Amino acid sequence: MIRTFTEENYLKAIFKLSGLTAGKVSTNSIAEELQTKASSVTDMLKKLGDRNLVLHTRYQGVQLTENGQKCALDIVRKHRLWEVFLVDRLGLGWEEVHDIAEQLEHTNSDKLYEYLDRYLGQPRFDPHGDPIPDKSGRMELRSQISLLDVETDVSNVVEGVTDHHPDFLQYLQAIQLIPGSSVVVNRRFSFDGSAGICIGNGQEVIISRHVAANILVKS
Amino acid sequence: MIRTFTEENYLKAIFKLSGLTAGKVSTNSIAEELQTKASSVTDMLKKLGDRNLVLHTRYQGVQLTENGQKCALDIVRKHRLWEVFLVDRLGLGWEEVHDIAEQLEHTNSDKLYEYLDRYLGQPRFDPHGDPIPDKSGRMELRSQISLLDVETDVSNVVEGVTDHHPDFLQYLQAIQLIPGSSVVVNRRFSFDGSAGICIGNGQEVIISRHVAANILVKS
DNA sequence: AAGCCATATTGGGTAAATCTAAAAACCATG
DNA sequence: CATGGTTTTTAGATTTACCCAATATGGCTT
Repeated sequence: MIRTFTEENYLKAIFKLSGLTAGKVSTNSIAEELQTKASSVTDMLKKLGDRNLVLHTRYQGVQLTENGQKCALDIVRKHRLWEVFLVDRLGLGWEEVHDIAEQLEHTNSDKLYEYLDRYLGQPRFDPHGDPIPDKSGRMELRSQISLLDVETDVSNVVEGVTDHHPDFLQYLQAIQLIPGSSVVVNRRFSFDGSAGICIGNGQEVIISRHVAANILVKS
Repeated sequence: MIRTFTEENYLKAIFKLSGLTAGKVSTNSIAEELQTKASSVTDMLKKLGDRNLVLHTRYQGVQLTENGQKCALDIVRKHRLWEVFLVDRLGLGWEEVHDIAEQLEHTNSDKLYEYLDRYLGQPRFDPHGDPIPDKSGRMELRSQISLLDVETDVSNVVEGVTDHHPDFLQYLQAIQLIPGSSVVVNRRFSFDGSAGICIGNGQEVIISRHVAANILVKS
């Protein structure tokens, strides 16, 4: 099953978006995710449909077939393994590895990933806390909630981050609000959704609603 | 300077071929190297010419400009660093890493290669004995001769291999005629160029002319 | 139920990289 | 120096992944 670079990116985008909306994915959302136009997306969906990777009903949205899901998980696996390599082995910052892994993930070779996985100690989570699928696509699911929804005055452990933009991650790094950190929400400001929190044993800091919404802790 | 995947492959091919013939490279040789047709090559040479990466005179062959040389060396550097990683760190066999490195080498990120180079201990040679250019394109040149040309009954140390086909490398691995091995040529058979050699402290084995021609030792 | 609007698709075109087939240039040799 | 053979280039098509503009669809409102 040979897939082009572009096809892989579409599958990955559809996979990501179906996780968010838990259903059919719209043409426009894919176009935005991939920074392209809706008409291009329609073209590609037809092609992926012919290849039995997606189920596309005209005007109704698209979803991955079992086959497509498998391909998408494979790409996600590769991406996340590379992220672990870049951060844990090469020592790059977690905020700068996404774009590099995006290039590396299109490298094909079963044996490469078998060995890379072993070399990295078969990690189950990447540096952002996202689970890494195994060879057959299975991955550990954790029930998580964002800092928007946790109880106040209770200690939580950061497990993951949903926004992966470099700037955002850099900010989190600076205030040490990263996977593994413990965090307590002291109070919320209802007018804009921001919150006062303590990270580790530190002083209280104020985080915006966006930050709170994008930090996941065990629920 | 953004280069496409394909452009990079052309530059690499031209670089490789100019090393062999030490002058202008013919359209047909590039076509053969890249498993494509001469007409496609002509098209691309025109494009690379416009970009100031090659100097192409109609019907006369092509050579890299200084700029093109720099790009080619950069790709070679990336390829060879990945080969070191795959063999030394992941433990893949030297005979199977070429195709994987061929994919990985198109990944761009200055920082990635800076860190990878450091992580690998700034290696100066890849697993096949080929020198790795540094960031500015400089690499260690060694004066080498093939087993076709060495004196008989004198001990030599294998430094490199010129044919990189998996089958060939697998054979060399099997008889342990690999970089670092010591080798003595006992006698030559003039009718077909084959030779009797001893590897390490082993028994005499007979190698074909092709094998002898593709093993390099210090001269 | 009719109209409107956001969303999606079609149709027609472009650019990159390829191909085949035909023409042009080079070169070797009688 | 003409002629044949090889090499290289051109010309014209194809494929993939885009785009824009125009059209179609479905859902929401009134």
